Amino acid sequence: MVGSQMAAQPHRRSARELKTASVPLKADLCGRLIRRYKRFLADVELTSGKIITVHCPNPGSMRGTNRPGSLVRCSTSDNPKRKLKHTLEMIRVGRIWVGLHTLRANQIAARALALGVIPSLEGYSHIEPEVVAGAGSRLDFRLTDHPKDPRPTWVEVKSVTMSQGTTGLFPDSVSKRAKRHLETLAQKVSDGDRAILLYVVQRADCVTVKAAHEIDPAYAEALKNAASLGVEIQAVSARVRSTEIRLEKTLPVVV
DNA sequence: GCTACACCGCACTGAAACCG
DNA sequence: CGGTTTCAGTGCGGTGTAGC
Repeated sequence: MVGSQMAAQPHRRSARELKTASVPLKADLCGRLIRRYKRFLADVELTSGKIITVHCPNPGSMRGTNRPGSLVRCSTSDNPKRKLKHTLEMIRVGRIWVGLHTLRANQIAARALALGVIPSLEGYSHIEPEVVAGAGSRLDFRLTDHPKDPRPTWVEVKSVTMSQGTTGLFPDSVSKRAKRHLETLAQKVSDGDRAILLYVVQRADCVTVKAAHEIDPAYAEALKNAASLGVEIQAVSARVRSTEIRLEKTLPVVV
């Protein structure tokens, strides 16, 4: 089965180019990854030879990207409250940069929603981030005030960094939370709302997205179930550069 | 002694709560 | 009302504990 947007045309696989949406970035500190440890920490050897500890903003296992020796780029924060001045933003995998910062996926999604560049999500004039969606659960966006669709639309963004060939895979480790989000989205559909799971693939070498069944079969099952209940499963890919993350195209999701 | 499970700290963000 | 503080959230990995 293919994501609901594509369900009517399962043979159509070509990605669709999007109008421009980008998030500026200043990842001007270059180096090589020595190791990533303790979930939030990574040691990086700068080109000068100096070794620094940087904040790693990706809480996942970073499977497939957590390779010591790989080129990395970091941004610099002037927040005096931070213990670590630098943030690991991206890692070189093959010929592309892969965005590691999970928050950037939400930022690019927010920009895309605001600009209306994702065809199935344009037309909403009211966008709220981080909206409480029932008991102990928050979803990334709620869209309302659509000229033709009176339903509130809930959007949960997932950052995809792992791939196999040209297929983006999510999650990169067992994720109860991601599964719970799917269940929350399905609940919203049964309440009469519209619900979207939006994968933001922070690498430009993917042409499709699917659940990482081998890593988290329960999540893959929940995804299938959510899609069958009417949750729309969508994906966009972004090209990651040292100066910006730019949305490029929509991708089909294999459910 | 071994395995399985529970708990906690890690650094940061952003929303919520609080206070003047 | 604006500024400040608190807290939930994020999952890995190390440590502690219980049970066999």
